[in-house]
Amino acid sequence: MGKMEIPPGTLYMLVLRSLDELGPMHGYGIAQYIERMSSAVLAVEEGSLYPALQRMLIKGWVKAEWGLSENNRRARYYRLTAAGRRQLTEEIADFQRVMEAIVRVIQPA
Amino acid sequence: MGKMEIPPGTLYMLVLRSLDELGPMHGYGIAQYIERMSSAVLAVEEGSLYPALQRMLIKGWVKAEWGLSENNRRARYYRLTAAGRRQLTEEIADFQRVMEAIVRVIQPA
DNA sequence: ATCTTTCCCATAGGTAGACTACTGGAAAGG
DNA sequence: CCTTTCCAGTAGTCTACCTATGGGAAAGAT
Repeated sequence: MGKMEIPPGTLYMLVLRSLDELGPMHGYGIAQYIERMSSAVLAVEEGSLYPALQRMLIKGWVKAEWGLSENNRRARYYRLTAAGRRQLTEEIADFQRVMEAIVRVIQPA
Repeated sequence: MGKMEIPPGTLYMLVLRSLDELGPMHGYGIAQYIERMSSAVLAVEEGSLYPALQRMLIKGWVKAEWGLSENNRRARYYRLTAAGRRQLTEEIADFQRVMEAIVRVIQPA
């Protein structure tokens, strides 16, 4: 029915915020969290998420280590770095600023 | 300082809404309108706008005809078609739905 | 015992749409 | 004249999302 994509440019913010809320978590858990919190409006594809996590590792926003999930499976746990937390703050501020601007265009006073 | 880009996926909606509000208008006027209404937060680059207008012509969302601007210059005036108006309605609904979903992830209750 | 589902990771290739940089020209104002 | 403003467009790049695919291990079902 409706689209369930992640709007381009918002995935980093969503993942960073999820890790901020969840603490160290694996990719699958992050995707579940975003889907659940958005009432299934947003669906994070694996082919989007894992490459994004790789890029975030390179940027230094997250660190990763292998571990065991609650279900006894091999999983890579990601956690926010200080740089990742700063990035999250900045992305949220930019997001709100731009969204308010769009609303002003869409709904002229 | 802050970014002034158009978030990917929102340009069609912004242009359609501008034409809906302005009536027939040329590209330059559309860009000015979006910049003004957004308090200069959004800046539509010419290299983004004109290709987008071409795509919108092909999709049948707008029609165009050449004319003279208020400043006596040769200008191409675009106007919404019925399909364009339907597209606008749909894009605004999707936008609001997705934005609300993002907010639920970013600001858990 | 085997089958299916769920859980978890990752890459390759395609595509859309924004960007920069550039070309081109006519009108107005200095 | 020269510069600025107004107006249109294309070429090429890049980001980042997508689909499609390929693993593989644990748990539950038959």
